[in-house]
Amino acid sequence: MNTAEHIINTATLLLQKNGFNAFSYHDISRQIGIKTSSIHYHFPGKHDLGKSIMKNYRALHNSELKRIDSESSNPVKKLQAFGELFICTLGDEFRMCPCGMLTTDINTLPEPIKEEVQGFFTDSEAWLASVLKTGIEQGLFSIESNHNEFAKTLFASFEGAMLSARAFKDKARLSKTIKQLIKLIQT
Amino acid sequence: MNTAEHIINTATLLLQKNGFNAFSYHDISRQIGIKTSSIHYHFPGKHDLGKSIMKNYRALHNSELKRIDSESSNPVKKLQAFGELFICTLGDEFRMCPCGMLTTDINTLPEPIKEEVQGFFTDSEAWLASVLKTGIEQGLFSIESNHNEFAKTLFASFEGAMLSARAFKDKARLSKTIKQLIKLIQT
DNA sequence: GTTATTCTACCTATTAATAGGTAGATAGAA
DNA sequence: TTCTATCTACCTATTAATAGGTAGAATAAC
Repeated sequence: MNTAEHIINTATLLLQKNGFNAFSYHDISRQIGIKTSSIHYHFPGKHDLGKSIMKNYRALHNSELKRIDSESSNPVKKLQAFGELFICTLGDEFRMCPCGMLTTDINTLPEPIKEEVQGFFTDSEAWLASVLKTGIEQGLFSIESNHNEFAKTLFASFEGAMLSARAFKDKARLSKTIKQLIKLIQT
Repeated sequence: MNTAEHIINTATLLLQKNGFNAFSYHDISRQIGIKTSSIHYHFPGKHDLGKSIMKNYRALHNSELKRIDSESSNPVKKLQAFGELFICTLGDEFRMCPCGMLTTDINTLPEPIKEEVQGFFTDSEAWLASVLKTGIEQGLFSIESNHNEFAKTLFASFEGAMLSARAFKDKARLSKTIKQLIKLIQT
């Protein structure tokens, strides 16, 4: 792993745990044994770093979605696997999704980061929408509203459940919500 | 309005817009024309201020729930009114719920604030649970899972939808999710 | 093949700005 | 007089960011 990657990984964790405005170059510097100026060499400003964090995380997330697609074609199992992704992200340290984290900070962020955050939303929503569509066609799901619209609701709910789990340091708050929502739309 | 209230109101808005670690005593001081030291007089530390913000907001929110109870006894209408509360909070400036905002910052906050944040969750969840219970008894709602558990899911989903609306500066993302979820549980 | 040059990846040292916080003076009200 | 609320005038710590320098690898010129 090269230094730039090391910085991104460390910063991603700090973002997930504390938020964008609650970690500093010094925090990263201390953790990986490198001076703050060296971080500036790789990422001139904190906003550059923020954008790189999101770009990287988004790519990782999308490759996970591809993996799920390759492992199963059952819409119900796909939704469960998607939920598992969230549970895995939360982990034992109650890490929030970087995308959700940056959304609260969105007013203090420049346009390039916003675009990346929105991109993360739309990527996931598009994937969920296609899973829902297939599920509806196969008679597995019953949703009165449009599948594209419901995909947004589903994603937002998962993000919210992550937040809730974080507030109580209670993983069940996430897993139960995922189970409930999947159950609710099943025929 | 006295100064302490003025400070709380100003700080609440700043918290809702930018997050706890993204506003300063100076920001408040500038907005209400008072020195930062005067804010320290009313709220010795930022954490004291944070706790007061949540206490105040929680009380306000609970009185809104009482108002809803007094205005209607129909569970569906109550849920809609609850949703309206969220839409109203979001407003035209896409203000996040202070509780959701502090949840992302939770790792950087002391215990007293955490308790207040969790209290906001449990207050709302308990209210939602009782509305759901009545609705189920009246045959208006159909939820396979326990109403207490589903109340948590509902609240988390609303918070998440708020986040999503904020990310896109799109109020419909919140209102549509509220509508969809209420519709989904109706018989 | 050797020399000259440029690039990479870090360093030390410092900056201007801002953070939260404190001590002590002061003016007015109870 | 004493209390309340505010002020002036600081302090210490931290922030993101920059300047300037260096060892060593890679590349180009001769």
